[in-house]
Amino acid sequence: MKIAHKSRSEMIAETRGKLIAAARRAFATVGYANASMDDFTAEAGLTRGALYHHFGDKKGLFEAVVAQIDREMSLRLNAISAKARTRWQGFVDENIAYVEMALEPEIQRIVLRDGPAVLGDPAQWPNANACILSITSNLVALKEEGVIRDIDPEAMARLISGASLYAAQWIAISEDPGATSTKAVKAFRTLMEGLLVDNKSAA
Amino acid sequence: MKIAHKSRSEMIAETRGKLIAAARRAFATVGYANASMDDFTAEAGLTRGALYHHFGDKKGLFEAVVAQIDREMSLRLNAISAKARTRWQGFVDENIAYVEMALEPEIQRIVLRDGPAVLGDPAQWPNANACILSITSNLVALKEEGVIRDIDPEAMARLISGASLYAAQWIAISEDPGATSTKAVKAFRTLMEGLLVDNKSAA
DNA sequence: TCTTTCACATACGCCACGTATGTAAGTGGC
DNA sequence: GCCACTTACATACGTGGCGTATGTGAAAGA
Repeated sequence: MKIAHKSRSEMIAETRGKLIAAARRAFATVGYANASMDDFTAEAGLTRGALYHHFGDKKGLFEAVVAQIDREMSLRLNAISAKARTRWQGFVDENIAYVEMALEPEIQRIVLRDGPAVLGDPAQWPNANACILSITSNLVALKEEGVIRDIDPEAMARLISGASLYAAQWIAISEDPGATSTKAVKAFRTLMEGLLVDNKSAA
Repeated sequence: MKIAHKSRSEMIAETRGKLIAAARRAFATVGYANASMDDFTAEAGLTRGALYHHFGDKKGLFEAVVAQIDREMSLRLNAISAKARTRWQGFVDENIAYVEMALEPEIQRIVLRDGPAVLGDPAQWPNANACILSITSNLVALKEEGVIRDIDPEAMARLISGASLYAAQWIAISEDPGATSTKAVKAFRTLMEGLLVDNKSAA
C-alpha cells in the first residue's frame, strides 16, 4: 500500500480480473467448448496453473464470468427501473430493457446459450433468481396496489421473463433487428397490459 | 425382401437407428459433452467408424437425435390440438401440453439445454420454426375470427412459446412439480386470456 | 532472518475426437 | 457367373485439451 508496486491482495485481484476478462472474450467469441484454456490464459500473460489455483477448473472460471456479466446486467436493469415515474412503467421498462440486453452477442452466447448447458438450469443460478425476484416483487406490489389482476406473482414472473428472453433471441437472429424489436416490444406491451385490472387497450 | 436376412437398405436403416437410440440415451443421461462416442457406439454394437460414415461427426448425430425428438413432439402436440372443441381451446391446450412435455428429463436435457449450446439458437432449427408456425397460424386464425386482439401473430407466438418454455423449466426444477405445474398453468391461462377481446376473467 | 505460506508455473498422463486407411460385403455390367 | 467398383463399416494413429502432481520464487509472519 505504501510502496509503488501493488500489495499482494491487489496483485491477486488483478490476476483474477485478467483471467476473467480473457476468458470472457474467448467464451463470447468461440464459445465455452471451443475456448482453449492454454490459449486464453496465455493471452492474459499467465498459464493454466493460475486458473486452476483461483477457480478450480474451467467450469469454475466460467461461473465467475457469468457472475460478472450478471452483476452488470442487474445494475443496468436497476438503473432503468429507478428512472420510471410509476411502478407499472418501471416494471414494463425493465422487462423491455432485458429484452434488449439479450440482443448483445456476449450475453446471448455466454449467459443464454452456453450457460444452461454448462451450469445447468438458469433458474437455479443466484442471479437468475435475483432477476426473477425483482420481477416478482414488482408484481406483488402492483397486485397490492390493485393495478394488476389476482395472479401468482412468482409464476407470472417466470412466464414474463421467459417471454422476454425468447423475444430477445428472436430479435437477435432476425435480419432486421430494428423492425423486429419494434414488433416484439409492441407485442410484449400487449401481453403485459392483459394483466391490468383496468385494461383500456382493448380495441 | 424375399430372403430371411434383411436387404441392404434395411440394414443401413437399422444401423442408423441403433446409433441414434444409443446416442439418445447417452445424451439424455450424461449430456452431450460427457457422452463418449466410443462408449455409446460400443453399446450399440458398433464403432465410431459407423458414426462418422453416417453422420459426419458427433454434432451430426446429435442433430439427428434432436430431429427425432422434435418429430415426436410435433406429433404429440398435433394430436392434442386436434382433440379440442374450439380453436381457442386447442390453442391453449397445445401450449400447456408443450409446457408439460418440457418437464421430461430427456427433452429438458437434449432439446432445451444442450441443443442451443451445440446447434445454436433453437429458433433457427427446422422444427422450432414448425412449432412457432403452428402457434402463429393459430393466432392468425383467432385474430380473423375476432377472438383475440390486434397483435402481430409471429411476435406473440414467440413470446408465448418463450413463456411456455420457461414455465416448463421452472416446474422441472421445483421441489413439488405437481403444485408448481398447477400454478404455472393457471398463470399461463391468465396471460393468454389477456389476449381475448372479450375478457371476462377480470376480477 | 528464518520459516511458512501462497501464487503461480511446469511437466506429465489420460481421454476423446477426428482422420486416414483397411476390409469385407454388396451391386451392376457383360 | 465373374469382375470392377462402390459401400458400410472397423482399425490404427495422431493431436489437442483437460486435470493433477510437483516445483519455485516471492511475500507475510515471528
